[in-house]
Amino acid sequence: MDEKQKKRLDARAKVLKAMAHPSRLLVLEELEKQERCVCELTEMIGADMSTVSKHLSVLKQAGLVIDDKRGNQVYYQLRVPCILNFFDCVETVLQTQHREHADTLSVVNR
Amino acid sequence: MDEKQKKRLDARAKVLKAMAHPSRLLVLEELEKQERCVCELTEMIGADMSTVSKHLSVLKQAGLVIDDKRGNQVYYQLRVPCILNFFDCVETVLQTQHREHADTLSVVNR
DNA sequence: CAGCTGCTTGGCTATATTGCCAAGTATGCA
DNA sequence: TGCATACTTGGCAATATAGCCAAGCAGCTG
Repeated sequence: MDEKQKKRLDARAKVLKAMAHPSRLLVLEELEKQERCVCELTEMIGADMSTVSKHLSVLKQAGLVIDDKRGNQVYYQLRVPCILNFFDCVETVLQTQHREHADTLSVVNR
Repeated sequence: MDEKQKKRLDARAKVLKAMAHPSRLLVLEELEKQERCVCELTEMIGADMSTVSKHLSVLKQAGLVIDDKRGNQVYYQLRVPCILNFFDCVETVLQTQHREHADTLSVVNR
């Protein structure tokens, strides 16, 4: 693994890591529909606002969302909408998983 | 966030989490080209074989790869090839990120 | 200016992840 | 049977992540 490849993989892993949390996925899905302020997202997630703020900071650092302060509130929106197309594929993983495990069992029983 | 939604998001986050490591991304990319045994992947990654074995276990648990023991060796292959299509999008995030940061700066300077 | 709301940041603890070494298991071969 | 190779697992230390509370900051509003 050379230096250039390592950098590329690190960068990609960073984006995936930012996405890899249920609360942050919820944020991404909601922002796909429409922009939202922190207080709305906080209510949806049902955690402390400081926690949600930190999640949003992670998404922002990863380049997935942008924020926009309007008066008292901060609105977040998706920066790269294609992110969510991916989940059709993730869903494929999840939906076929059960069958595969069955296969594995049948292999064991052969 | 109701129970059903939480389960769905947890499941998706788990898959993303499994992908969110540079070594595991390298594995996924290599397996997209062809199946590989643990020793080959270990050499590519350049870590201890026990470390690589644990990475592979994570990918397997997430339903991303399957393993196949042949004699002395264990071959791994991708279970869901579409996973890697996603990276075109991740790449978009990464490539446009720099410009966005410049924008952010210009906002600050306004 | 005082106080409220919306948000971020610091600090902390609990928990999870990573990676190495050492030890264990399974297969192949002399 | 004994030894080598390929791999997995346990255990450990270092590091990272998550979530809460408390404190701070910025922008409204009285």
